[in-house]
Amino acid sequence: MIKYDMEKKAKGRRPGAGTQTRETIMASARRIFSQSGYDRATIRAIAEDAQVDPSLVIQYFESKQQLFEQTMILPPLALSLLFVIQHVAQEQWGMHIASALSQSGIQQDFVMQMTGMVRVAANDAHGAEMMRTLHQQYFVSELRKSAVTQPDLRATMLASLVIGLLYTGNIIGLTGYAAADEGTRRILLAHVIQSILTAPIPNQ
Amino acid sequence: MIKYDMEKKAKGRRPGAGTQTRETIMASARRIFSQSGYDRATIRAIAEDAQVDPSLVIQYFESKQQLFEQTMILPPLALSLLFVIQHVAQEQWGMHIASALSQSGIQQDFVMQMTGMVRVAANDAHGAEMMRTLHQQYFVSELRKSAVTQPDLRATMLASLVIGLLYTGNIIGLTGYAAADEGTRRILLAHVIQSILTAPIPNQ
DNA sequence: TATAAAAATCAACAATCGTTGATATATTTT
DNA sequence: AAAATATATCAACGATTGTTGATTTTTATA
Repeated sequence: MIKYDMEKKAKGRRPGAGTQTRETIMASARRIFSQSGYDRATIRAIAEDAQVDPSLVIQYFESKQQLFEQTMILPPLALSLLFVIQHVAQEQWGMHIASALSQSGIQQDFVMQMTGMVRVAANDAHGAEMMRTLHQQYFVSELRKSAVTQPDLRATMLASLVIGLLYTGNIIGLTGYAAADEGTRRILLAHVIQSILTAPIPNQ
Repeated sequence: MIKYDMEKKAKGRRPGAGTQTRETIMASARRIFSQSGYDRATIRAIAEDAQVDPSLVIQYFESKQQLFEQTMILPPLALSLLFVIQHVAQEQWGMHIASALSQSGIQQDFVMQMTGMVRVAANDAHGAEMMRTLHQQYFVSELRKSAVTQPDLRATMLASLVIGLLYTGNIIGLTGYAAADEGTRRILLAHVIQSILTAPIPNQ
């Protein structure tokens, strides 16, 4: 099913140079998917955003599902829990992680795309599976390597807080968090994360 | 547009006694909406679940949107933040609230419906507005009546945690929280809620 | 029983969506 | 210039959805 015969090199006649169309479509797809979720993001809307014919989108990506999968892959989180936990004094874990999460200036795209994933996974089983994988990679497995007790529970609690903040702030539009000044915000967030990671849980 | 003439009492001929059909449909709608969100909950699926013709659903509720609005109204949360904060020692706020939230045995329906709302609001602006209203009623306005500092910020943080736990546990299916035994779970949750409500935030 | 009205069913419409096949345009090689 | 191939457009199909109007069935009253 190879469209172009690659076996005999440079024999046939070569077509036009590559275009940026694919990347344009992917950028539009990221936007629309993130804003509208999977169901309400129509291929027609994505195509219009990219100023392209809808059928061209399918020609490039085969199907809406594959477009989503190839487009909404998240870049690695610029935050290693394991690094913080192993290289920072325990009393400052919360502050370090809160600071890293607060640097959303650079992470604008990341936040947009992550919010989009939260939107999608709310209604799509495949998106939910992607979220589970991310959680396992960046939260659970890293916390397990550390000496923290109840790593699975704490990892899930941390993920819940982060996802919840994305949800309340960017999806349902609660203003309480964004309205506070960044310093105040970070201090409270640091305290909460600190208690998630280090609150004593007696053996039973 | 009154279908039956109520002015002259008992003159016309009265039809069949009331049926339970409306309630049956509403129960099915709650189930399907909660499981599938708004978009993927089709009227046909709801009608099939209620063993009823799809058009009958519209006959009762006019439209899918009105069916959703009349069906997915949440019962009041069995938890008054204000009561806890005013009648319980500050050191035990977290434990009391965590205990109230953990009594999910009775609240099965509530959790299901609330999870459904989280699903819907992720993609539907109208659902998001309903969530904002709930948050204002049960979290923000109650916390404002208390003496806690930064009530809006703390209310949003608390809502984020609760919503995040519903999301990770019931929507994307993370096991870390449910897998821990209830005692362990409640202890950590209590600590985290405690820090959300009482962590010191210095004036600036 | 006859009848009026509610309760429920049936068939179909109009809109939207993902997707497809045919066709046109553009670009590079021979 | 001609051929070959990539790039893009166009029109339309099939499926699904919310919704509607006509019609049938059921039930209580006169």
